[in-house]
Amino acid sequence: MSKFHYNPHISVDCVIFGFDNQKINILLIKRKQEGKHVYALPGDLVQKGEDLDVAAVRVLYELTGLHDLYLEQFKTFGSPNRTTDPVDVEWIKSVREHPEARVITVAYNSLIKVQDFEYRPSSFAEEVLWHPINKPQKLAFDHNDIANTGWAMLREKIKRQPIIAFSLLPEKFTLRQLQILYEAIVGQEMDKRNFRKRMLRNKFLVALDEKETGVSHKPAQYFMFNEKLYKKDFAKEEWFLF
Amino acid sequence: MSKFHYNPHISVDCVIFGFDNQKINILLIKRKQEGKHVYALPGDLVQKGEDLDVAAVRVLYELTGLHDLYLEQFKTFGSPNRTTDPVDVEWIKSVREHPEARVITVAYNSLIKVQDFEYRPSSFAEEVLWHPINKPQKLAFDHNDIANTGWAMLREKIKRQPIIAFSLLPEKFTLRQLQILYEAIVGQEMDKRNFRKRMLRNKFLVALDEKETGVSHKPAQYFMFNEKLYKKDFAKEEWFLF
DNA sequence: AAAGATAGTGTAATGGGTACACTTAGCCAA
DNA sequence: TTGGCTAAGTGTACCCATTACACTATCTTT
Repeated sequence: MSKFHYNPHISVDCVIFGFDNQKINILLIKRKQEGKHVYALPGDLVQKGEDLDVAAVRVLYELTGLHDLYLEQFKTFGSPNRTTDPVDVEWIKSVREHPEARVITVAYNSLIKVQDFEYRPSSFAEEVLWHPINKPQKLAFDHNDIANTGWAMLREKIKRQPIIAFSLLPEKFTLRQLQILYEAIVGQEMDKRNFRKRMLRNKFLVALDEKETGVSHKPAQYFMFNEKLYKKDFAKEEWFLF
Repeated sequence: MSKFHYNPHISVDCVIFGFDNQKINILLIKRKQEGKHVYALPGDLVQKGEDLDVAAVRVLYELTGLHDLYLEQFKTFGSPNRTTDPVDVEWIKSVREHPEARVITVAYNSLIKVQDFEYRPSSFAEEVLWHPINKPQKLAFDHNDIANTGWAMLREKIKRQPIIAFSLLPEKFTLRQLQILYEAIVGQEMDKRNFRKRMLRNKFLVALDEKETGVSHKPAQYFMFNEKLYKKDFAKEEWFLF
């Protein structure tokens, strides 16, 4: 192997989660190879002089059309044999100038509304799709590992910064909508009354003088999320260990 | 710039925290340059075909003599201008084959007992030292950013996995020792009675039939940490968001 | 024997977590 | 118009954790 290949290639992979008002999904790319479908995370090489965060945004846009979202780096995967599966190797040979090079990938995650992703199938060569996170799906390379780590890290982050969750709801939302979201993230159902009690203690939830209309049951009140009040509440970081 | 430099160099940096039975310190390397002292984190380039985690362990050993400790990756720093400070550039020129190359660094952290680090000044060219984390110290490159991030991430990790803290205490320890450690990590003093109450609820703290000896005050009872009971306690992961 | 140093102990007030079942409001269909 | 469906909305009692706070006990040293 020549000296040229001493330095590994650097890539970015994006683990994008989408809430569809019922459950959490992950954004995948599907390509056809030898008549079989192969699923993978959107990812590609970082360019010369390109910042990692910038590369992640660019790659995600080029592969899926998604833009204007904050990507958070969560881990770098650099095992020397992470790209040695025969199926993966074959694909790399078809697209990379130096297929034999080692690739270290910096992984990013994010959480968005599914409806904010306008799918434009004509623009891209490969199919882009949402896959429910609670239905297992084998992915290329070490992407299962990356995706699972990305989900775990995202949940930890939401614990510390719940504000993230509110970006998934419409500006006005009912407590039921909030509870569905909460349960989708936690992966566990909870008691309605206790959930309301907990949420209504949070002053950053502002009740509006407005109700649902056109629903075939008692209409629910709308609430809004007040960011200023939220920041006041969470300024006092609590500090408990074990 | 030649094609050769298309791929960035990859390095690892180690943010090692050490508990000296009183406070938390960070492990730094001090080098002399133009009559001034420059402080930096231990770090160096990853070798060809070398796993990232393996590289971190090797680099740390080569620069400080530290071995047999678990290093956890916490973030990758890849800003294109993270190595452009003139003082830093000069030093890079003196040690790197390709000083103009961009360097992306994968950062690792760990937490150990200061006493476990046997300092052998004869073995290494540069001085290695422990620096208290609550006394600011300017570091080379973006190492202040890396170190601060490393400390924040470590505290978050201890919140989720308190077991890490117990590795810093002797096998038998008093509740006072545990409290000093706890306060050093949290950075805040706490009430002795409330601390004891909280800790003694944890069944994984086992009281021994043994007391301190040779102290000029009422001798304290010794305790041990029981890993099995700990794992039972933390198996039931609690799930609260906001 | 007295001084010092740290260990070790209890209570009352407050607030959060949990478990649990019925009434209300609007829509729709018969 | 009435009855049935659906989800909204509400209250209580028990337990347990958190917090604030001050004195006695035990051992060593002088």
